[in-house]
Amino acid sequence: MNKKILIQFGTRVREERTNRGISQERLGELAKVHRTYIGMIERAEKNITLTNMEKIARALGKKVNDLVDF
Amino acid sequence: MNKKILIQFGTRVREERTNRGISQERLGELAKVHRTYIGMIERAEKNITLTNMEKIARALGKKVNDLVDF
DNA sequence: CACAGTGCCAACTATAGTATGTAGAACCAT
DNA sequence: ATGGTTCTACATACTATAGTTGGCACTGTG
Repeated sequence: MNKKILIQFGTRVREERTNRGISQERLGELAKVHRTYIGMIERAEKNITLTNMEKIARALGKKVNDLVDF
Repeated sequence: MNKKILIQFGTRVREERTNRGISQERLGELAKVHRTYIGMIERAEKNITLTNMEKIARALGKKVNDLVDF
């Protein structure tokens, strides 16, 4: 399993989230996922599915493509 | 669940695969996933994870970003 | 101290991913 | 036309893990 791509995605989510000055909890509300799940994704602890990538990207006002480069 | 993004991904995988003139089975070998799984992804029946997106993209000589635009 | 934010754990449910088998279509040969 | 081959759809059934949730600890800040 290629963890690097998960780390890249998680890192970019965290960057975008902090840039916007919102908490994991707030991002979770916007993306309609649990607050701890956001943390897990940022820490690359879970192998996220495509539909959830899209939900989180959308909540950040970004495209999936902006959060992945692999 | 946003199926459109899964349909787009699956459609692009099929396009790239047929462009290269290889079977689902061959792509499965290259990406190291089961042949039927490739079919399921192309038919948008499964919500693929990020690491598997990368495996399939790589097997097609593409980047994940080439297979998603959402 | 109180509060907001995050990490992390444990337990659970839902579903992604693996694998085998069957059936049907298309093509090609004899 | 029949038999063999290749490719794909689809139906299970199974195993692994993604995704959900609540709780507690720790940190920094007002």
